[in-house]
Amino acid sequence: MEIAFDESSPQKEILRAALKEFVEYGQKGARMQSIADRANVNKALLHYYFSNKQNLHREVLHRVFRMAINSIYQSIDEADSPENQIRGIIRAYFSLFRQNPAIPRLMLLELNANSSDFIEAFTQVFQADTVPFPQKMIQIIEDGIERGIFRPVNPRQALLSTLGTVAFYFIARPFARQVLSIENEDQFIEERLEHIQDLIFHGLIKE
Amino acid sequence: MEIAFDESSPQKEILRAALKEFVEYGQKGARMQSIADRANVNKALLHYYFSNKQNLHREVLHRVFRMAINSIYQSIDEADSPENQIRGIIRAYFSLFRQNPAIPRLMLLELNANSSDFIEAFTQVFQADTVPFPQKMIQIIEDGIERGIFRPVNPRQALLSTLGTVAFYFIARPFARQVLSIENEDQFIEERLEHIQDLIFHGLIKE
DNA sequence: CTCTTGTTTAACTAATTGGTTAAAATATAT
DNA sequence: ATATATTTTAACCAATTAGTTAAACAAGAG
Repeated sequence: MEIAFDESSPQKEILRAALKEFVEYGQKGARMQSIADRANVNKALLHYYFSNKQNLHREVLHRVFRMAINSIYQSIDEADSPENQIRGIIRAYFSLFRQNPAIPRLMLLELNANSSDFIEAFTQVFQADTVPFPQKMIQIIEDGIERGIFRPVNPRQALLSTLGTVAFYFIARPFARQVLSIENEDQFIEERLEHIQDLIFHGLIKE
Repeated sequence: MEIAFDESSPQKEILRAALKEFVEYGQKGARMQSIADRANVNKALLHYYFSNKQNLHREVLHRVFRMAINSIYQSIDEADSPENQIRGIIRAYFSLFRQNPAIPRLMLLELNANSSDFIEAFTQVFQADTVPFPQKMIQIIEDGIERGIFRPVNPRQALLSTLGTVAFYFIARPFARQVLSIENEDQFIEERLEHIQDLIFHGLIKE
């Protein structure tokens, strides 16, 4: 399943094509003609709908990040135990990245380029709620430590390690496929989620 | 400390400048004039030494990856226990990325772009030894499992999780700095290495 | 000092690129 | 059927870009 540009229209086709192009080449390296080719439309249509390259880029960032944060927030059940909430977040992120591998790649690409569009999109989408998502997860980890469920780890470090472990496979997927000679990728990915839950919780859970 | 272009000459300045430009914008998005500006040389000099943009890009990839793998191989002491070998690898990678944050970023950028230059550089550098590095690390993990030191984890998954945890901070550094409100980064980085060793080994060590 | 080699530069060329435009085609409303 | 609005296109323009070149400069050898 792809990014939720679920209607088929020239505008959606352009956004879908632009996402692919920006993920591969960044804003500067992306070519408008190449986006038009991928979307099977005339290049002028890109300008008709989005005015210019930067606007198109911004629109793609906003849509991608909004979708990302929406699905993560929906995964948190505050009535559940800290352990289960963390497990739920891991599952939600993993599922999101599995279905939309472009998301972590685009985010990191934009981080590399120090894109002001990224900062803007990030601020608007990821910190729109009263408690931004990363703070929410830190609170869950702190709560787990207080209750004696988790070992007294550094919550910010634990957040980084958890997110990094989840994201890394999808970020480094071509590298991983070649280096590890993965033959059945669907099976490998199922095993990956199991392994992450196992490793993270052996690393966090107080025994 | 930077990438080991340790001499100061126009050629080294160009390579250093090119690395920065390619890390930010990729090969297509990088500008030769911008590289020349960063290196404080005339643009024609880039072509004088490296012929064209693609050659310059290749040269940068080769040098970066060669340096990366050299320092990792030097960190492995086969006479040591599997646990200490893994600890050594973690330390070596962490130290390498700390000193050269461009390395993980460049690798992931090239992965995104499906660069044939990357595949070539990767093949030449990372798999030049009789036992390529990833296989070496898998062997160490398997050995640890056989000796009863490690839990019976999936070695390939464990390799991904270990490398991912180490690399992620440096890949996502601007994101992490903003999201986690890091004030004293040197201290945070010291804590990060401790945390990684702690988390990974609570996750791997059989108790 | 002179000659040769290597380095560096300003100016240039040709191709590429983002963006524009007027006209044609299509869709919609009456 | 006609008029209007929207969408789409081929062709175009100006700016940008990679790469080239002849000449000037610097370094080295004899």
